[in-house]
Amino acid sequence: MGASKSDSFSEEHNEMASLFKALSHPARIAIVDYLLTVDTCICGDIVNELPLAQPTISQHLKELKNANIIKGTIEGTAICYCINPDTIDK
Amino acid sequence: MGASKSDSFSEEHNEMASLFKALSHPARIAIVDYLLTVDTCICGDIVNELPLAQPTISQHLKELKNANIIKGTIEGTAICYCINPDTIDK
DNA sequence: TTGTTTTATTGTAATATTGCAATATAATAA
DNA sequence: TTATTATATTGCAATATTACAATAAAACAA
Repeated sequence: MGASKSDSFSEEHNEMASLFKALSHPARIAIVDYLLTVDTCICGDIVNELPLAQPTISQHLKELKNANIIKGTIEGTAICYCINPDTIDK
Repeated sequence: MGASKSDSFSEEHNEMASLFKALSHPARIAIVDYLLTVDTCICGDIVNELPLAQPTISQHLKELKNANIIKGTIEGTAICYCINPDTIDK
């Protein structure tokens, strides 16, 4: 199949799995690690930091945002990303 | 592509991502949760506990074993699974 | 307005994951 | 030996993920 039978599992187990899934890619770990060291930065900084194209970084940032692991606030033309401390306490 | 560019990331980031990936499926979370409550059990118990077929459970157990999250010791015809405490400290 | 900069979205190809039926293997029992 | 029991492996279909080129959108500057 490929789709996981998430209906068959508890809400709690599904949520935990989702959180872990968001952190299950080295690029996303690297982004979180970077954000923890610089505290806050714009998307372009991450693109320069990692060996991936801009659309790919944007995609990974979206997944981290969906998992509430990071937050992004619009800052003029740029977007300022930072860790969401609520979710980091896991 | 589909393959992640793991060569491009640090060993540490790759290892963290692998550990999280092993826990990124609700069935595997449920297995770990179950093992934490019963302490130890045979594979068949897990098959009865979860709504998945035996080959599917076996596959998930293999991934958890590869990630060193659980250990299995042969016990006659059955295999006795338990949590690997070394890896649970993450 | 037209450009420039920054980030997001779309479309697509390559690869990975999930789930299970069928089958295989391993250990023991009769 | 032939069964039985417990687990693993294989093969495959359905779906998901990853990566990026091309393009769009959004905010501002000139």
